[in-house]
Amino acid sequence: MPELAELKLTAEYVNKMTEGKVFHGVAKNPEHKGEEITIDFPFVIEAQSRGKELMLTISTAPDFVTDQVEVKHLMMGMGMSGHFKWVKPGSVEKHAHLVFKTDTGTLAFVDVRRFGKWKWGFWNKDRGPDPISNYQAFVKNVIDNLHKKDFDKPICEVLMNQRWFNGIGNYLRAEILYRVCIDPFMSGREALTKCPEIFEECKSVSEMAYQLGGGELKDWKNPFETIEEINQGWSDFMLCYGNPKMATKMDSNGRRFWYDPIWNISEDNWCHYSGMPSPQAYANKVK
DNA sequence: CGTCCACGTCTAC
DNA sequence: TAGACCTGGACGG
Repeated sequence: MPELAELKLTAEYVNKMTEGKVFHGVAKNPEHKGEEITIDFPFVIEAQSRGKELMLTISTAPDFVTDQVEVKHLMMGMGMSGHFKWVKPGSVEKHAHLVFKTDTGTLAFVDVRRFGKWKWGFWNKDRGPDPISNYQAFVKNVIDNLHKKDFDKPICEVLMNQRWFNGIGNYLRAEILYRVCIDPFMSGREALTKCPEIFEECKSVSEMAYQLGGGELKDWKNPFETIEEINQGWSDFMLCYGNPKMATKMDSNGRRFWYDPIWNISEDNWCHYSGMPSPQAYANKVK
């Protein structure tokens, strides 16, 4: 999806577009199989992200509070193509599947592929802390659980496990592992023990993507910058994912993993078996 | 036209 | 650990 950086930007976008606005009603596109959402009081919206989850806090609009403030949390996943868009009255947005209404426009959840989901609830307990906004808890969650079987798997796959790396997706794992000097196919436990910089990279690479306004891949568009600005910064940032000079391999989950082909050097078994950076790999990174 | 591919979960043999 | 869930863009014949 949208990964960690895009979710954070999405939350900010929602907050910016909904600030001071009073909503009255929600409509679900019948094309979408998701749950019907009914909000039968005038409300305000506030968004927050945690990894790849987005929480919309729905509460009674201040001017309409009579007895008590109602507060509900609508939890959203963006799927592969989900994003929000402010839609002015009169215009129709294709692939809008959940629409929050005001008199001056609507906030639309737009999702071409319809993998996005929503439900009333709270943060999913099966997903870890956010690597940017709750870094210490994120690191602790992994360190405290390194003995678990999940960490037997190669680090490139472990980074996709949302229980430990909430928010890291296919492009972030590639960019994170490219920036550390470690065999991406060694076990997660060994990699995280020998190379704790992986934790810092999860935060800093995600932050970099966030600063650049997120990925301009397919449907998702950063609403705050021009396409030219996005493209320049983004192509400088994307060193590995989608780069034809890199190697790729299908992981056990059927996702294409992008990595530095230096780790394919077979005559230098040292790097594969010990997991330590080969001299070539090291030289490659430092230059 | 067709086939492959895409920032992600889910659930069912 | 396959598939299922989806649309549409890129590219091949």
